[in-house]
Amino acid sequence: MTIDSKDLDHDAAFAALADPTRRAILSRLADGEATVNELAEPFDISQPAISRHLKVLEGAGLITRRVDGQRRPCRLAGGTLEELEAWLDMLRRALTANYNRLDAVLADEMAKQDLKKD
Amino acid sequence: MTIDSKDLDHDAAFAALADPTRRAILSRLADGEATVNELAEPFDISQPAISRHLKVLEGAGLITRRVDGQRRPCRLAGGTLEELEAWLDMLRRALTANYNRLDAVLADEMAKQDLKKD
DNA sequence: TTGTTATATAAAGCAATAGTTATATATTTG
DNA sequence: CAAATATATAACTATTGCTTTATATAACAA
Repeated sequence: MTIDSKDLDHDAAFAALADPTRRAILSRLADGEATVNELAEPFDISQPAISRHLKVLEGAGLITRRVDGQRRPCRLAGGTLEELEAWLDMLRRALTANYNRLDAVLADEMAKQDLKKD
Repeated sequence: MTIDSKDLDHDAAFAALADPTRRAILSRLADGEATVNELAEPFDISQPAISRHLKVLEGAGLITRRVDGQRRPCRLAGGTLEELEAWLDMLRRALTANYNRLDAVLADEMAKQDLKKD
């Protein structure tokens, strides 16, 4: 396998998060379930555009939709969110773990150069 | 102000993370500093393409570059990473905090419907 | 059943993005 | 100084993504 399927999920999820309208939708959903129209209301864009954004968010595993009569209430979804956080956390940990050593080396080199300058 | 400048940063950062090549570069950088050519080597794409990806990552605040002769060693950058994690964490917390209540309500309605069925 | 409401899909336009090749710039090395 | 190395920029193309309007579908209400 060339690309991990998890990685493809990350593709879709991060791409979904790259749009400010979609992040605003997620923020709104943090307060609880909302229907498509409720989600569309604060925005100046058309309802079909919102539907499309929701499809993207659902495809990315960031929300789920249930059926309630003619409504399709949306809610935040768990799994993907945790995976993304875990991935970012891996980077952050690596950063603090691997670069302190490097910083010391670089600082040392700087010091040597300063000495040479004299 | 209509849009928070933080939010624009998130735009750039999440968009940067949406590309698998760029995520692979970040993963590589988790092991420590690397030059442009070192970063380019594992990929089938051209060096200019890598330079462009690095520019995107730098613009997103995810890496920094220093000058070392003709090399431009890249390293992970902190701040943005933590902000993204914090944002995702906000969502995740809201999810567990606000939806348990809702789940109870929904489960309750389900139960009522089951009773009505009789 | 007819009108209305909630949402989805389709078609089309435009802007942004990632890739390419060719070339420029700066640094190192002989 | 000349050749080689490391990286950046430019110009161009192809693809993708967001938006819109128009229309379809499904549920509800009268």
